[in-house]
Amino acid sequence: MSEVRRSRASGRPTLEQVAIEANVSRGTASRVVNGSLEVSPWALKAVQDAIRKLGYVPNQAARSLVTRRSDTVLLVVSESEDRVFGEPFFVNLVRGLSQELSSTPLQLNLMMANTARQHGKVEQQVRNGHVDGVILISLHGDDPLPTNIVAAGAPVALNGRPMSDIGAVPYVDADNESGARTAVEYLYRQGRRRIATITGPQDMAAGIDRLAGYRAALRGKRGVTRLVAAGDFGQASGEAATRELLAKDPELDAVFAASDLMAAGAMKALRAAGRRVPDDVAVIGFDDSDLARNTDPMLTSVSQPIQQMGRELAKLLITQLRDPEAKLSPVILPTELVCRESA
Amino acid sequence: MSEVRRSRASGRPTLEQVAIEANVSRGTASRVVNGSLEVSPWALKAVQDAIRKLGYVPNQAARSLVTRRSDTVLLVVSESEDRVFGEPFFVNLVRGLSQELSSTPLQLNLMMANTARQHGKVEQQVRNGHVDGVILISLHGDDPLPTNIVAAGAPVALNGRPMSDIGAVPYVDADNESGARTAVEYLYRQGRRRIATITGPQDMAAGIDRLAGYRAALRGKRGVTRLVAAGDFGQASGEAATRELLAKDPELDAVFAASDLMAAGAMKALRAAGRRVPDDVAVIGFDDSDLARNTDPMLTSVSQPIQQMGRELAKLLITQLRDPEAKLSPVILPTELVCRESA
DNA sequence: GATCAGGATGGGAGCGTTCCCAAATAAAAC
DNA sequence: GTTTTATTTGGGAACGCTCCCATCCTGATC
Repeated sequence: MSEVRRSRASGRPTLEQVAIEANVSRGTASRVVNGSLEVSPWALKAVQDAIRKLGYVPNQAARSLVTRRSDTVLLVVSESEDRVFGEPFFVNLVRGLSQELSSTPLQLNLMMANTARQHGKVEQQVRNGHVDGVILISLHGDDPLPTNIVAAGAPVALNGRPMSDIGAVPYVDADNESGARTAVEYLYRQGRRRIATITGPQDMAAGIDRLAGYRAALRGKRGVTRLVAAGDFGQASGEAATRELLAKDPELDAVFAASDLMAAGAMKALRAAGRRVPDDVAVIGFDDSDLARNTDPMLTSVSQPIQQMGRELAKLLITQLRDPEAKLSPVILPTELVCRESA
Repeated sequence: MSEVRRSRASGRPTLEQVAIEANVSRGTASRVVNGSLEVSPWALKAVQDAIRKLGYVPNQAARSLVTRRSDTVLLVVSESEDRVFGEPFFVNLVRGLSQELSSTPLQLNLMMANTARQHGKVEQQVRNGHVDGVILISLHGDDPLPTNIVAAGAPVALNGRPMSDIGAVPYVDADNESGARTAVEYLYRQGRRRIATITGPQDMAAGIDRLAGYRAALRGKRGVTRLVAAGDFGQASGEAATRELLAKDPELDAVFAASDLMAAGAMKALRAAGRRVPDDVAVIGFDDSDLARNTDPMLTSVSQPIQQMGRELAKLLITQLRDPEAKLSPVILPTELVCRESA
């Protein structure tokens, strides 16, 4: 008696059963579930009660079969360069994404895709309607993936400015240039006059922009010695670049590294060369990663609002999902110089 | 002519269209798609050609509607304690998971769930058939979530030994005790005789087991001074604990910290107290995180095979998915002492 | 009192699969 | 030549939902 009839073995109640329990039609029950307004208050309550009583949960598969939406967003991590992002990066980004997505019915799907075969899988997921939109992080060079996904019919949001300007694909990025500029200006204001920089790879927007920031900061300043050495964001490259810089100018009194890892490498090389940080040479990094709080002296670094980047990424996608015609522009988020002991 | 008739606006071909193109029935086409053997070679080829020609991709929604499977695994990150895992942890674990999953039709769904409300959402996803299985990482205390999920009808795999032994839920963990034991034995063999440890939180299995390893290593050894101070895996707690230890025994010559972060804190405190590492005091950490390679001196640490843990986690779930009755036992993976400069 | 408008409702028609059973065919056994 | 058995095949019937159209009220308007 108290036991409600259920279809099949699966204990899950269907919309039909809810409708019966509430003494309305399937149609009306559906309207309630989907928040349609054209339902009498009386029916509304009856259905809501029935839903609660039976513990009804809509079947997503049946729903997407007819709506042709999946309510799923795919997060693709294209991480062939292992250490491109400083460490808390991934977790924080995902945290921001989740936050923003949690107020929507959207699910987050995760995929690591380095190989071309896996890239194909991404497109396939778009084509078979398994995902409604795609978020790409850590793309390198000018990957054709974003364009392909758009062609397959799903909106895309990118993390990090792509190298070649892909028309309609919006992205989120930190203001790398301004972050670097602020850091270098800070060094200048501290009275440093032989300011070197260790660059990131020059085939990545972040690498390019941070170098541009360094140049912009010193533009027009007289009496400043400029020194540039190439790095690849990795610690070893920072160490090597620093040795190179010291050879070129033993008197240098400041180093701005385009990543914390390289800054850590720089400090190690400086110490090996008998320089004290920050007394002889000031060092500033970029990323404000965990690492920055764990070097000795603690590293002054440029911080990016990673979690907020995640949120903006989600917003960008949601907007496109709501209005496929929406024209979106890139979102550039401000960076901040976090002063610690190294400069 | 060359243009195939398509249903509706959506350009996606259906199984029906494939069948027509191949001159077979829908049933036969389905059998081919699902790799059934009872298909004549002739029909097999015709269907395969048709699939290729039309670019057919199965509609996952329709499929799960009837099979009642979603081919989706949910990864729940229950991360209220922010820094429980050192950073490469998350990425590496996910990498291992993806590797293992990539040979199956399983998708990976990601969810951050700290609040009870979000935990409810996990259960809901299980109940509405949106996910077939759940992987939980970073659970604290004796969360009822795993049990609830099992009750909701989906298999679960846990990362890290749960505090209260939950009957049928298998887990993957590193051999924390043996890792700690190895580290402390190493210190002993180096001639250290006043060996301290900084513990992790004692309401987490990892914290308890690592302390047990410390104790086991020194059991029965005579002439060794034992010193225990409590920490919480965080850097600050390592620093504080070290000061405390130095006060208790200014002569201590070794510290085994249950996390790299605490080890880094310890080194800072030791340096502040005028001790040299490793000359005066040897330090060993646990996790072999990025940090370990970036301290000065570089930290000797116990490494866990995180990526493999991810793979085992996936295997555990896949096995249960294949055979719901399967009785699985925990998987304990070996740890390894990575010797660097600090000990 | 008849007509009309508009909101609320009921239920049929799919959505694209898989599952299953019956039918057809081919091969083997008697 | 006939019966039995194995192998392939075809297509109806769900799966649980949303969409849409026809119907039914209720009350206002002429």
